[in-house]
Amino acid sequence: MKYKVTIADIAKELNVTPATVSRALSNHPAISLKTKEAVQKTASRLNYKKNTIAASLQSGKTNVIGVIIPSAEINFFGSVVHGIESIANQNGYNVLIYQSNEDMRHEAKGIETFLSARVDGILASIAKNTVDFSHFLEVKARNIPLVFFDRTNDDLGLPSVVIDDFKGAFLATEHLIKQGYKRIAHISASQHISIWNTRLKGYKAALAAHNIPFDESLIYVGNISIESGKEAVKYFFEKPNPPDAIFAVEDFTALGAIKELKDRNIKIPGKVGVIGFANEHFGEHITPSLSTVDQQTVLMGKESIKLLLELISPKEKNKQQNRKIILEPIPIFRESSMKKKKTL
Amino acid sequence: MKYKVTIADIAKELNVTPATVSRALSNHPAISLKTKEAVQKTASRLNYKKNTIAASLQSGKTNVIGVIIPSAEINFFGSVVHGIESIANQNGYNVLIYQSNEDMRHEAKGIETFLSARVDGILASIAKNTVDFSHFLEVKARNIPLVFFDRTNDDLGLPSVVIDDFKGAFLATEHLIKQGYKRIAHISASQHISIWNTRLKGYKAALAAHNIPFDESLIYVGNISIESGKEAVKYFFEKPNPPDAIFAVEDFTALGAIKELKDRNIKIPGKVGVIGFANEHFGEHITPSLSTVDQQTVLMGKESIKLLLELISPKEKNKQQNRKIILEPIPIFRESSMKKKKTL
DNA sequence: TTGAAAGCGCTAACAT
DNA sequence: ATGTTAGCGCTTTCAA
Repeated sequence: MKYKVTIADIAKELNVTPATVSRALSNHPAISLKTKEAVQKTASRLNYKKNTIAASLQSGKTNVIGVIIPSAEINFFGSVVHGIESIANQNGYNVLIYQSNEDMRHEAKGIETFLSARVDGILASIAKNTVDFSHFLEVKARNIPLVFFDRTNDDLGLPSVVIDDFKGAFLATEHLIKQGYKRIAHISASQHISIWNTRLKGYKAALAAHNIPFDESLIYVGNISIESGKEAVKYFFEKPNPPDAIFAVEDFTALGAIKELKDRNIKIPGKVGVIGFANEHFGEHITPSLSTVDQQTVLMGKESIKLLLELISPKEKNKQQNRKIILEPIPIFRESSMKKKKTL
Repeated sequence: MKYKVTIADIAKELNVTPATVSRALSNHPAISLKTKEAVQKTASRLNYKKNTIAASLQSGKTNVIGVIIPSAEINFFGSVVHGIESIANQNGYNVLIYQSNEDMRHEAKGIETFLSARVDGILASIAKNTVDFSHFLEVKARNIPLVFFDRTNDDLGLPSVVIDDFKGAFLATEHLIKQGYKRIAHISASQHISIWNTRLKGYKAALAAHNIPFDESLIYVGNISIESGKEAVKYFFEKPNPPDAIFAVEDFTALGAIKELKDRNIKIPGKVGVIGFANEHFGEHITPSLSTVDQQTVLMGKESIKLLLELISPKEKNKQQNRKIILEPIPIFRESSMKKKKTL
């Protein structure tokens, strides 16, 4: 078997030109059925595989989508990627994954790589400590379609797919209020990322809606980790007048809070109620099981890639460049926040 | 700003030829420092990004590694991918992900795509229902380096990276024995996948090593899910003489078993001990915390990609084509199997 | 030290 | 219905 088979090899075998072979393979209408069949047969006999590199160079299209995620180890992103992949593959696109490792420099490097690789479009979820967004702006300047998912920055004028974080946070906080908790703390995170900022707003709005004054001392700004959940609890409980409920900006933080509360023998949900955000898999299985807000991960992935594909080849006149798709958050109330008895 | 900047643009600006620019950018020794600096400056001023597509076509190297995983939603694979990515990026390689969705046809399609994309090498974990391996053999025939990880087929004469499943299962089972459990059941899974089969063998060997007769009725063949863990417990406990310990083939199955045992008010680990396999994240946080066997996922990813890179550009004469790297399983004994008091 | 020119494999506009 | 030709952007051999 020959090492690298090209259309020229097929052409030679059949005494036609490479152009004819190319057209036959892409089912060009002008090529006779007879030729097409002959080409097909020889192609598979010789084990020909189209060199997409060459095709890309020629066409300027790679059919590759670059995806930047903070970490493949976070369930949430695996799940979103799952959604992305399924739609991408259905549409003949491949998915190139790049992990930023929650680091701005890696993230910029990923963008750089994608630009060099001439991906047709980019999906990205911003690293938690990114403060300089120029790499994303460069993508925009080059007119490469880019869609953010989940972790976006709304100041960049770029499209995004998120869930309604405001509503999710509002519902989570309101749920705690309805359960009878009075002093509700919030563990937040970097305000550069829109979703965390928005969740803070949702929290405040829920308090306001129930005539509970906002108390700055009940806000702890962490960094999305088990550790910072623990730190937050230490912070809250080493001051007078600690909270009786905690709304954590995401599940890992909530988990850390729960661990620290347990270490201090503070009963959950009896003494302190806890609710997280993201519906990570572990939440269902820990004790007490974690109340949270589901983010519709797979759907989020699918909507992101759909929007991106739309931007790559606009079907209609939906060219509006910074559309924002907002999915419904799904509150999930489990044990960790159920002060009142469940009435089923 | 110009839409697509090429080396020709830089060349024109500086009144040199594209060849010179190309050499300057790749730090060719023959080019004068002055020219190099000028080229660098103009390149960044014009916002030039090398077109790796064109470079690949020319060089025949894409610097892309294709990775086939059964699903991005399984923690284990996310974690392995994490390891793969880190080393790949360090070495200037990008990672293309393809999900087989546990389906043989998708898997073959993924291979096809990778061959067309001219990836420099492939990493794969086999879908659980794959029975025809010709797509992998084609990769081999084309001399494209391919390394299996975790789910391998040893008959293909291809290199792989796995953990020592036999040993892991042996140690897990022996641990239960040493804790004083007498009737140890095993929840297995499809025997077509060699790792499940190997774990069953490890279980049997541990029993034999401790002179415990093997009892067919203590084997339940499930399908890797919480549900099948529950089913297994139902099966065992609705018969006379139920087991007093359970070694589950992986953690989700173990979790299901624990849930069902709890529902039946059977004390863990007092009455029944449970150990799983894989060290999924949730195991650490549930109650009781789950004993398990860690599979060194990140290391597995790293070893896989290292072996692959070695095959792509052999440094020494380690060209042995089907090396098998076997990692140590790491037993993790937590609460769910600790009948005896911990002596620390 | 730099230039000229060919070619990687494919596609597409323009012939015939 | 098929052939001719040029070119995508880069690298590299050979020349100067």
